[in-house]
Amino acid sequence: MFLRVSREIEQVKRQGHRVSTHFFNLLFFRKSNSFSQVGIIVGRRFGIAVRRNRAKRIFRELVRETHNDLAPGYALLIFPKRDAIVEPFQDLKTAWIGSLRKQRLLTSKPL
RNA sequence: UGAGGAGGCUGGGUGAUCGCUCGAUACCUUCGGUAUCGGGAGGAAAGUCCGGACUCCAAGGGCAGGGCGCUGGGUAACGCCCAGGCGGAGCAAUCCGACACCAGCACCACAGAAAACAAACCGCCGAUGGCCAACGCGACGGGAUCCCAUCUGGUCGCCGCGGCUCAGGUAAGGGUGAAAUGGCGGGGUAAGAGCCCACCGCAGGGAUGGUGACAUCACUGGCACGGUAAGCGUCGCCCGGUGCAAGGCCAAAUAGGAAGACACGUGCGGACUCGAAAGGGGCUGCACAACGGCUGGCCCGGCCGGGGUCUUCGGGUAGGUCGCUUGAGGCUCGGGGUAACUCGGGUCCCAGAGAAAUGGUCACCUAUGCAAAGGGCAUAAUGCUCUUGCAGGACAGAAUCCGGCUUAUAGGCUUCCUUGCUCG
RNA sequence: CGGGGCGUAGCGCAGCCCGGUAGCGUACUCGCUUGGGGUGCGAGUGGUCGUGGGUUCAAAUCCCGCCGCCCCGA
Repeated sequence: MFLRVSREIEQVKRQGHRVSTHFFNLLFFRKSNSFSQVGIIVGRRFGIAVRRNRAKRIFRELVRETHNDLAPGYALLIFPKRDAIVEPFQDLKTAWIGSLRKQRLLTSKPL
C-alpha cells in the first residue's frame, strides 16, 4: 500500500508525470506491479514536527480511504503543500479524487 | 475596592465509527495472520546549554586545553536548588547581581594643564630672599638774603607704607572628563594645605557575636593604594576520550582474505648487475632501547611490523536481533530538617515507533469571544444576569534513560504578601 | 548524537584577534568629457552591523540567551 524503498522513490521522482493542485503535488509512474503503491514525502522545510506529522497523517488517511479504487500498476508520490493542513478534510478528499480521476488513475467504480 | 509582588496546580471533556502500534491469551500451517482484552506523547516531549547513568577505547604520567568562582548546606553530580551575607533598585511586599585577585604586561579615544607618577595651565600669595620706592630721621653742600634761625628743592645713608611678581610657595577656586590623589565644617596661614580639630569615609591590628561569608564596638594611623581580568594573566577547585549510528550476537550477495605455528635479522643509504619498465640479485657503509605505522591536540609511554613454508576457516557490508525501557521511578502515610532535601513503611507498573505508530469523520457538552433581539435587577455614567445564533481551543510530537537550565505558551483555578482609598 | 562556520549599504565582501573614525568594489544620483551613447574622471546618497540582555565611561568588536542559513563526522 505504501511506497518505502528509496530506490523506487528516486525512480518516480526522475521519471514520473507531475500534477499540481493547491494542496499537493502528485507524481505518478507506471510500473509492472500488480497493485499500486503511494509514498508521502514531507521535507524539513515544510514546518515544525507537529505540522509535518499532521500532513503525513492526513494524506495517509486519504490513501487509506481510496486505495481500493486505485488503478493497478502505478507508483504515486504525494508532496503536500502547507495550505493542506488547514483545509477541511472533505474538501481535500474532493480535490484528491478529482485529480486521480482526471489522470485516469481510478477504476471505473464510482465513489 | 484599586494598584502591585511572590508562588502552586491545570493545559478541553464524553460517546459512536473506520484505522495504526505494542503486550497478554486463544486459534490457524513455520515467516506470519485472525479474534478478544489491555496500554499508547509533554510541561515543556523543543533548543541541545550543563551534569550524570550506561557503553567501548592501555583508561598510565606530564603539558596544553576547557569549565566554575561571596559563605554554609542539599545532591549520584552539576554551571542546578535552598538558606544566609554584601552591593544595587523600589514607599513596601519583593526583585537583580560572572560577587576571588590589579603583583607583572597591556589599554584608558575626544576633551583637559595634567590620565597614572606625580606634576602645575589659569588663578591665589609673594610672609622669606631680590628689585623699585612714598613719608619720616640724619649728614653734606646750594638758593631766597650778608650771618644765625626758618623755608625750599638736590645728593647720600637709615627706616621701610606700598609696588613688581624675579626667585619661590600653594593646590582653596576655575574649567575638561566616565574617572583628577579622601568629603564637609571650623581653626590656622602671606596664600594655602590632614598643617591641627570634630563628624563621616579609608587602612591596620584587636575584642565580641557567628560553622562561615560578615557584622558591631572601641583603639591606632593623618590618608599611602585610580579604573579595566565578560584584556593577557594569577590563585583555588573540578574535568581522560567516546557517544545507543555507543556496544554485543546472527548473518545474504559480491570480493578474496584473515588467524595461528615454525625457522630466517631488520631499516636507511651507496655503487654494481639482470631487465624496455615495474621489479629482482648479490656486495658494501651506517644505525639498531633503531626506523616506520597506529594510538584523532603534543611529548613520554603503549601496541604492531618484511618475505617464505605448514595448519585452520574466519572476518565483515546490506539486513535482522539484543541493547529498549524497573528507574538517583510514581503515589500515599509517618519521622527529621527554617528550606532545598532526606529516612522508614505500604502500594503501583505508567508509550516503546523504526521512511519512524499515538490518526480521520460525526454528534453532544463546556471555559471563552463576537453579534443581534427580547426579558429581569440595580444605576449618575453604566453594569450584572437569562434565552437564541455563529466561532471555538495556546505552545507544541517521545527516539537510550535520568537531574537541571533556557526558550515558547490562549486561557482557567488557587494560596500568601505589600500598599492606596472608602465604610464600620 | 556530536562538531564547526556565517549573518555589516540593493549585491559581493573588509573591519572583530588587540573596544573609541563603520570602510572597499559594484549598483544608484549629479556634474565634466562626447555631436549622442558607452568608457573614463570627480562629487554625493545609502547601513536597526540578525535579535534581546549584560560588562564597560564607551560594544559591529568582549560575554550570555534566542532567530535564520550553510557545512562536516559517527
